[in-house]
Amino acid sequence: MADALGELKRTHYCGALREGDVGRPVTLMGWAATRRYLGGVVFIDLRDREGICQVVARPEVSKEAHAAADRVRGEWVLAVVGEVAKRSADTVNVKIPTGAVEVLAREIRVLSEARTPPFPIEDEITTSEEIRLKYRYLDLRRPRMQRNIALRHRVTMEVRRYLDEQGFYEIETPFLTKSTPEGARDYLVPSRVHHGSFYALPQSPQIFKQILMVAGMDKYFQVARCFRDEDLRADRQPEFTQVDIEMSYPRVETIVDLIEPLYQRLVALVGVEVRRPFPRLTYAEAMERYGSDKPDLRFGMPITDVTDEMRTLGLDTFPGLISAGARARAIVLPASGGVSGTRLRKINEELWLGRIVADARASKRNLFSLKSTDEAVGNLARKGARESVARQMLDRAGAERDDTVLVAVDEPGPLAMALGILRLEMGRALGLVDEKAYRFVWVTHFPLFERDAAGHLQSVNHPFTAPLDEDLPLLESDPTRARAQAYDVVLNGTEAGGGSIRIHDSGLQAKVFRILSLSEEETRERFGFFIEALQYGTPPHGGIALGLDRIVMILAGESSLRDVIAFPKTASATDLMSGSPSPVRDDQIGDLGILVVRK
RNA sequence: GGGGUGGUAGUUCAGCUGGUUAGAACGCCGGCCUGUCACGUCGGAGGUCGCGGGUUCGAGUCCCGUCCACCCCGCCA
Repeated sequence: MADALGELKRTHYCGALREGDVGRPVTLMGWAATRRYLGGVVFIDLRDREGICQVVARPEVSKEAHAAADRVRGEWVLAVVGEVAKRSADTVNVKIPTGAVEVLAREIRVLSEARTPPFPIEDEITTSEEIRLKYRYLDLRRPRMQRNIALRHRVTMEVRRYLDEQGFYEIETPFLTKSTPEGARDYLVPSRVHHGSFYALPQSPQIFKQILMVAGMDKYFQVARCFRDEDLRADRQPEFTQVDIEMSYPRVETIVDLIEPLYQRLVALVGVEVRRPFPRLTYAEAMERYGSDKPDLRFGMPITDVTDEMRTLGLDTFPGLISAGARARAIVLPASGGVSGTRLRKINEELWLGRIVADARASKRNLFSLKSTDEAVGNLARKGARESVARQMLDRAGAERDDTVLVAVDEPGPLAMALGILRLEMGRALGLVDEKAYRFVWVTHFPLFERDAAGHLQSVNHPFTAPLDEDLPLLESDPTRARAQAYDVVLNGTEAGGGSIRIHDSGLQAKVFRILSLSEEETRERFGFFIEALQYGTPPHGGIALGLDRIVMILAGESSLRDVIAFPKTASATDLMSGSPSPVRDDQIGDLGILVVRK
């Protein structure tokens, strides 16, 4: 039977006790992490949010406390009344912050007994995520998860503090809303009152935040939950949190100057200093040099163009490909990496034979490598290549002696993507990635539109993104070349945030809808209220959304979003603890005017 | 939608080319132990081999289907 809490009041956190507390009477509450029974004396490690401290129960101090301690099992909840005592020099535990002291128990109350947990409540566990998620309340008790959640709290609070200092209002927007133009599938909520009509959960508060600018709120932010019904990944959850920000009268520089200090402060929470300004790359530069619109700048290994060299090298296959529109680009594998030829070949084959770049239509035929040695160049010359061009290529790629230059030949799009992946894989394989670094970079000048598989123009970001002023003429003549006043913040190869200056002119907005082949009728149905709002005096405005889960994940050093979200979903969007989603009663479905089709 | 890996005790795993009673470690339960902190030590309990079907004298093992978890592609900022 459990004891009542009664008149007891906690005086300290277990993890907070230090030598300075010696002699103090304390009352602790917490979980029994471990129990060590030595016949006479019993040790209990008592754990709470702040840490662990050792409780000693001796029969000569209190017979009752000793008997209670004897009965205690793992994860029982205890109240311990006692006194902080200094440990003798030979019994100090240097592994824990409270290791210099212990609490002599005068009274131990069992507030709650506990079933044996399915896995130990400690940091280094091998338990499957399936079990961890099912017993999430136990998983969250582990110190590491407690740290992650605490860090998330501090990040969120720092965001609020900073944006408040900058004069932003925190404003909530609805969850039950209308489908927004983000392009992902919506989570839908059927209306009971209006059969056949549905709310959509917001993919982001995009339209609402713009309307708040029309409404004169001037500076808005929100720690906003967003919902997207798409397939998941380690860094993608069906519901996730964005720090959503919008302001009136900004230029791109205004947003940059707002966001960089914020990231500085967030990174400072884990004791890291990053310098401003963050480097910048245009989208075109990022694709050209890193093969990605979210380049990982924790290592070098830039991509270089060696098309001219490959064309004139004098080998058979490549000139044909190149005159057909392909380019040749290279990365350099440093000799210091010490990667064997076999290893290299294996990584290449995995990469190129469909595993990763299936879309790139690449094959071994499109690959070429050359070691930067006289011997390798000589061998190549014997096969008919022009030696001077080979040397020029090594030079152009930036190869030092004994480095290996890896050249791929393909059309620019697939080539950039494939080399980007290759660069990442090689960087990792060669251990070039500085795991402790925080490398921010802005990527700007994104294209405004792209063509989908069917060849239709689509917004790269969303249809409210403003074009660059200088590219306005391109909207009519060559829309895919028009660039946007859009920007992403990239951190260590992860997209940490993105935004744009918006269109505030309803005429320009209408033109963009026309380019996207949205009929006036469709536009009116989907965004009519928004277009109307724009006609009532819209200040120029723009903003950004920062992925809160991702920044916390990176700051916490975790590799899965699930480790920084208290109650995350599995890769198939289920909650293993509560068992959602789940069937509902027929009458609930009936109320909604919905017919369920069973497969 | 596609590909990959995995599913055997509470947990993590082993279990070969099908063949006696399915094992180990940790955890759990009991005994002993007054300075442990991964306590030690002696003993014990614990199994729908994910689920359904099939092949076979015989299936944890082979075949088919299905479910679940994780990773990746598509998709998604």
